[in-house]
Amino acid sequence: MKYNQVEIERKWQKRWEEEGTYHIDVRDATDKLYCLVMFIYPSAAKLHIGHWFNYGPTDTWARFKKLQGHRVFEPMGYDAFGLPAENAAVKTGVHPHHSTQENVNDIREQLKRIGAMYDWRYEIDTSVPEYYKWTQWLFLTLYNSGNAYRGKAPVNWCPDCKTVLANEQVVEGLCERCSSQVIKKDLVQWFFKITDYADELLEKLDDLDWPEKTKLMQRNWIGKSVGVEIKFTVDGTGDELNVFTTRPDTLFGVTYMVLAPEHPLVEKITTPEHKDQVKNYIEEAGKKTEIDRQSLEREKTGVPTGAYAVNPLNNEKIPVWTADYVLYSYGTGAVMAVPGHDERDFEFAKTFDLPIRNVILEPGKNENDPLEEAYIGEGTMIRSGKYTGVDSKTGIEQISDEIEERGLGKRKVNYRLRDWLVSRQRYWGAPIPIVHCPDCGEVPVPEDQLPVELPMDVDFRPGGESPLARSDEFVNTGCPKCGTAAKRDVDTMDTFVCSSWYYLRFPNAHLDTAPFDKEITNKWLPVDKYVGGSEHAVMHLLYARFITKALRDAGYLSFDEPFISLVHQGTITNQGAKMSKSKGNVVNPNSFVESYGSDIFRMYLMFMGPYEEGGDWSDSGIVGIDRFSRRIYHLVRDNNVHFTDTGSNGQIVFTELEGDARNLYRKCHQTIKKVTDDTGKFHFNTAVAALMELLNDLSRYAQNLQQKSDIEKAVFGHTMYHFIVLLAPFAPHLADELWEMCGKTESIFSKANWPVYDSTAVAAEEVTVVAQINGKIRAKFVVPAGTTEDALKEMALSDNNIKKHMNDKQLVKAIVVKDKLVNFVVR
RNA sequence: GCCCAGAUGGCGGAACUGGUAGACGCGCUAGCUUCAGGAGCUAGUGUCCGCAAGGAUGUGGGGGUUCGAAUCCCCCUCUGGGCACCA
Repeated sequence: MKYNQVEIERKWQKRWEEEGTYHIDVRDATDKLYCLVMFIYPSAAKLHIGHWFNYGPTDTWARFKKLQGHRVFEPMGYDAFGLPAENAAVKTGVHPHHSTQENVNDIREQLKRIGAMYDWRYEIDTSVPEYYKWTQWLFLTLYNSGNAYRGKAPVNWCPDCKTVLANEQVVEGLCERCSSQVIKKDLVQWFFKITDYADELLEKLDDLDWPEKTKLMQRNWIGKSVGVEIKFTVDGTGDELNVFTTRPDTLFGVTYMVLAPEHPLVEKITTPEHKDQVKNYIEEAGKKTEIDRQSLEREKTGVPTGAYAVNPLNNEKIPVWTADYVLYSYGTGAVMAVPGHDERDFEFAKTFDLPIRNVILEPGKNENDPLEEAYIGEGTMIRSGKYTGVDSKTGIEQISDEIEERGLGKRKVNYRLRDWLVSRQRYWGAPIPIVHCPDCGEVPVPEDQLPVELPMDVDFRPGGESPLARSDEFVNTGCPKCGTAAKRDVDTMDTFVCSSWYYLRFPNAHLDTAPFDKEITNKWLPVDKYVGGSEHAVMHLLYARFITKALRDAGYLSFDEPFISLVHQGTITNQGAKMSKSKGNVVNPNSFVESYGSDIFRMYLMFMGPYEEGGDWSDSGIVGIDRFSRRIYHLVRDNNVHFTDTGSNGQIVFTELEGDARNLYRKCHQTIKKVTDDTGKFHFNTAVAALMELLNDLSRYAQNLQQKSDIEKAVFGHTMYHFIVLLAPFAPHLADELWEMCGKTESIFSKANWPVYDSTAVAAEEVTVVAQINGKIRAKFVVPAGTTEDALKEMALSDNNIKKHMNDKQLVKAIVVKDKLVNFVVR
């Protein structure tokens, strides 16, 4: 028999499919383990290395768990709505539905060649009515529980194309297509109230087995800050100006105030002589898109309104400015400026020559030292009336108390997190199931009328606010409540909505009476292991957490968090750089899969480096894994008569073994331990290395196998048996082929075959101990493990090289560490 | 600018809780072998000196703690990733 990996894979993929080896019946959730990879966006580029690196190793982990006896559910599907398909359609004229389905069909075939344990009977596609019907149900559920509302929000608007642009379609403030200046335009859009869950989203992070990095990103994104909202009054008009600050201790250092240009009070309080200037400034600021603002130099801009506000604490009159460095969307949209102790205020004050007052004395500095830059740390309060001399930390509390007591404001918690804007002025998405009735207002489409189908014959080229608005047939409908003529909402949902609940759908992929069966879902979820790229660290993962909580509160789910344990795969680079079309360094997996097969390709990806760090691709490295597989195949083929199906230990007793047999047995069980530990932790690279070591020992042992005794042959067979099982998650096709070669008739994955190591055999029996003089190694000797410290010391002292180095020196100290070293400190 | 992670042979990378640096693989060198072929086997391979024994040196750079540092502390350089005026 000649080794042909590609043929082996074809054979086993066919067998597995015919026998339903990986079929899962979700009604039985005993020992359940839900292992999920982030589903795939079906782009025209198909499967790239990053996908393989996500799916291959995760499947290895899933197989490992299956071999340990878990009922593993590992589904796959398509995140099929989205902008790229729509853009391609605009360019090529091919309908997004057709291009998407075509891509899905190709990708499915490519995915099958990975040979993962996907149970294809649970495949989902977010762009088909059978799925998006329930995305719409989700919208309505949020709507009915008060978690969806309409509000104004700006969009990027291209006045020439007369269309809404995504951030990525705006390049340096200009429209990607026609290069005209993009402006902001306010539209009424739908939001989900994720901010209501800010606290829980923040607190529950502590309980999750997620990378710390990711949790930190979510914490920063939520951006909780504790402070005080303080009421300032406008001098003369008496208008109230609320500001939020985390530093009430700096109140005596306030020298001016700033309102965001969008703040409604700006117009009202501006004095006549400043009207023109302010009006112009607001207009300019309005022209700027968010992207525009980002690409601007950091030079601060702003204009005075002519109005003055009164500091409630010291009754000082301070000028009120408007400047775009203050954001309307955060806090109250207004700030009290403390240039002495805030970097941005400092910069602004310098630019416009506003007074800078030092009110927090930096430890070690003098009260009259000039401030070179804003001092944002803690210190002693100065120039602060009755608070002078108070420690700033204490001052925060005392001033907050005074503000609350005198009714000047109250303590408040602020979040950076904003509500989730889910409206998209796009065609290729799930329509928002709302009807706007002239009499009843906004009316949700009743559940029994779902799905609101996305019409196929729509002109989706740019022009106009939403493509669906151009379909009279779609727009015009009757009000579900009163029956009079009404209009459908013409926006579609953000695709993050589709992916915020798909993990709930998988176990119920084809259920047509509900989005999911409550009982099954509450048994199979949460997802036990979720694996995907860290680019989703915030948005997708935060939205999914929010949706889970919202559905829990609506009475559908009995758990709090969707993903108990999360792993991010690293990035595979090529020549040190991220693979990208523009760099021309993209490695196409297909050619490698075709010549080496899936097992070898995925094993090489795992061997390249730590999974969570990724690695640099090299064409030549894969031959090492190819050789490894070949050597395995030949070894088993030539020695299969010695295979002994000894489940665990069988008749072999470690303590009765000697010499090579004893060593091989020990190595076998050390490898079982290492591969079990490492695979469980996604440390695939070291697990594969351990398998290679074991194979090296096995090959050496096999060289004179014929001359060996029966028990020695049995140890070989025992080790070969375990080797095949340990190999199985890494090279499933090859392992099943070897398994069959050794006389097995059922797939290796049909039973819980994973071994438990023999704990009596894993400890090293001989260790190398080093002898050092002043920390430098001067001798080494191999001794039985556990040799006493005195014996080690004696041994070291009698070593010639050690004697030589001790020679005329004075022994000061001897440090002996059992099984490790002897170190003589001499002088 | 801020935050996070990292830097180990020619290359990818190992290294427990501070205790033999370089496992495993690629590449390279030599030998053997086969019906040259993307083959197989054996041995060697951090660098420098040496026939060898052995010695010196070595984990981005500089300092420190320690009997002993890739690992801990301080400073610096570089690389990758994330966030963008959050009051």
